[in-house]
Amino acid sequence: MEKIEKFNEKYYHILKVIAQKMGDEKTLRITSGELALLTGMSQQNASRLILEMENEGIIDRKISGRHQNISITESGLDILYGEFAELSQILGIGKSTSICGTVQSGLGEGRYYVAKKPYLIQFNEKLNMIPYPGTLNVKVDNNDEKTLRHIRARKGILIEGFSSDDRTYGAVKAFKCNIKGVECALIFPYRSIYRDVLEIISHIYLREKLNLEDGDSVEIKFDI
Amino acid sequence: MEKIEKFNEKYYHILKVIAQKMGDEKTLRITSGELALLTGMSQQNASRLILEMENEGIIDRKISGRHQNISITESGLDILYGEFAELSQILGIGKSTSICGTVQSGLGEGRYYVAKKPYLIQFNEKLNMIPYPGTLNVKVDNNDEKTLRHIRARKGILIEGFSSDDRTYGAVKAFKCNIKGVECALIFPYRSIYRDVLEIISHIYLREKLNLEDGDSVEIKFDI
DNA sequence: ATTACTAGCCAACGAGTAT
DNA sequence: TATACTCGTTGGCTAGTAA
Repeated sequence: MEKIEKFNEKYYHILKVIAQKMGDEKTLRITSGELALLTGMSQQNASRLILEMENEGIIDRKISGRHQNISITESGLDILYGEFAELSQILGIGKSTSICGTVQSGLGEGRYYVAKKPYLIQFNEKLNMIPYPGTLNVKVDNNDEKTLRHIRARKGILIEGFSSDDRTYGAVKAFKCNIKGVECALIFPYRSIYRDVLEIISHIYLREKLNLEDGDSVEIKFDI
Repeated sequence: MEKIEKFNEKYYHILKVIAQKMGDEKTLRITSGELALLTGMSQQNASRLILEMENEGIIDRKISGRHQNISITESGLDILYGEFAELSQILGIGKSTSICGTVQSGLGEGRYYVAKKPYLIQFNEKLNMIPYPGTLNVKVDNNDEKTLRHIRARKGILIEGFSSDDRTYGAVKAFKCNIKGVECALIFPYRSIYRDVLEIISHIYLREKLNLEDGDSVEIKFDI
């Protein structure tokens, strides 16, 4: 059932050019002819690729009159950050990095999920950690959003999902990390869109051990 | 005359897989069938691409009996590091980094080249620096070779080449950097193979200012 | 077993053009 | 001006098979 992520070669090049041209803006007003020039293809082909990418959910378009405003969707960003992460791994660059953020209160959901037995067994086996039943929620600083996207795009450690009587629990992606020297792990739902709030687990109660309160700044260090 | 570097889409995917499978080894013994499985293409196509990449100088092959040992050439590495650098720039990741190395004596060539007027004019305009006539040579630590390849692959600041009566002087690629807070610039011949000795220029005589002698360790910091 | 030649096919392309 | 449809062509693919 798990579909193998195929590197979307067809759209990769033009997507890269769009991202480059966008710079720090969120949308880009560009004609298919300009894109054709930038990519070295024909206007017709650029137009066709744009249509296809829109259908595939890689980009969004707002057409106003004869012009189009293009933005890149989360799915499109995943392609770019995924490729970057893959190259980082292959070339062995940027193995250690860190993300800064602010402690905040979660909704208490973390505690519920983390405590499920099938997850616990895997946390123990794959992370060598029996987590304290609860997660530390950290809102990522805006400056480190890009770093988070980079980490998210990496393979990480797969914690498999499972089904209980009533419902299914999705797969989780984990990354070992540390806060002020305390070993912990960042966990994401395996399939999810980008969120700027991290959930951190550890074998101990991080808030107490590190004396953390809502609003405190923390630096989460990764060695991947 | 300057050929536009075309992103070699055709070979990129299989090259990535080869690099991944190689890991830290220098060569890889692999059959076209295995490569086909890893890339999701037919054995015949993998074989054909390998032949083409060999002809293009992207990989080297040693055929022993029925087996082949593949290695990636400098030109092949340029494709991978180039792609990584491009994505880094587009996504705005890894803007600051550093390279460590050891000071060593150059051959005195640097002094000769750097002092040429057309270079000096551009150093002043583009780097805002009238360099001391000579270069600091730094042998890069093995650990930082990958970081150097990454920087090399970036666009940098182009110092154009020129012709004098007797010969031509090639284009130079420069990167602003600093050593212990002193502004300087790393310069490469624009077209050259990988070398692990850096040439650094600065407006002052770095050896004296920083009290450097052969064998001393230095950290060169980049903000790109 | 392996590499790699040949033939045939089709997805993706450029050109022309409608809108 | 633009975007994007249709059509003819072809580069790059798979399959079969020789070496």
